[in-house]
Amino acid sequence: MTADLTRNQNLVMKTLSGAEGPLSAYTILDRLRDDGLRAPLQVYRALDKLLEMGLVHRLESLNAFVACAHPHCHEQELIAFAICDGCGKVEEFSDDVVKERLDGWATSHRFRAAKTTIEIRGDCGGCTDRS
Amino acid sequence: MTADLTRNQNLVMKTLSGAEGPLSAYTILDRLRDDGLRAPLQVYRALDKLLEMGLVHRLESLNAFVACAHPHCHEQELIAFAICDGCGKVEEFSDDVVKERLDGWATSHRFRAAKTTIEIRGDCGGCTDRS
DNA sequence: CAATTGATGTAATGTCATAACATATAATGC
DNA sequence: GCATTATATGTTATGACATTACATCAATTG
Ligand SMILES: [Zn+2]
Ligand SMILES: [Zn+2]
Ligand SMILES: [Zn+2]
Ligand SMILES: [Zn+2]
Repeated sequence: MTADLTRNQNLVMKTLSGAEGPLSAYTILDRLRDDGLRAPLQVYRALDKLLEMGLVHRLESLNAFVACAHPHCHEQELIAFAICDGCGKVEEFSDDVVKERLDGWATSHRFRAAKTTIEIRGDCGGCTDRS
Repeated sequence: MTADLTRNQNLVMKTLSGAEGPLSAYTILDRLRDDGLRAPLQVYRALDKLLEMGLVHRLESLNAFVACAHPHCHEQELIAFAICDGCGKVEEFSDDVVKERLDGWATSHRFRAAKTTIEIRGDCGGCTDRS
């Protein structure tokens, strides 16, 4: 797996894949100090490529990054995230009706959408139970 | 209008209302230097209150703030933003079907949503014409 | 009037991201 | 082979966004 990635891309990818939730670029950097990474740009450059490839998502409301949960079918676009503020876990899902509605709005307003962000912040069931 | 706001809140609100598009907190600060504001915190504190009151929205994908376009009905609606990367203009809209679908997902996954972000980045009709 | 609450002022710090420049490596075309 | 181009990398410095900590001031309240 991930055989076509460069060294730094591979390091960042493995860090995100092994993480329990989203990580900031600087947290990724800290976890890769022992592997020789020294500067933020090394992480950001790798993240840029991984984002292009669809292997990683950026969570705008968190300024953090997460490994894609469904790396196979990342072509359907319009991915939504449910982010638990309690435990930090992220659920990734998509909804064709939501996509249809937003596409419809864009079309009727002559807006050419390039990227759509949908992020739901709140508490997951487990965290609601515990609180 | 905005009679119940404090001095700093009023300054920030007027700056955002008079702006052609979203502004960062530091840009707001720069525009209020002559009014006596000196530190970022003065702006951020005002913004926090304005966000609470629903007079201002934060655009997560931009790290910027914009005056609410419909300050009357900012109640239970799910607000979406279309942000033009060309001219910076922001359109604010809501869609009950989108809200239903996301609420449905949350309910079926026992996720208690606190705040939902929907932001569409792209190009508006005018900018598409010009390019 | 003492106590509480909320707003303000200021300095310092923390967190996230990119610019600019140098070097290295790999593929491409002649 | 060898110049050309493209891509990846390493490093330093800087820019952009946001909060912590502490002090002060004014309005409210019991
Ligand atoms: Zn994904
Ligand atoms: Zn949780
Ligand atoms: Zn609004
Ligand atoms: Zn535009």
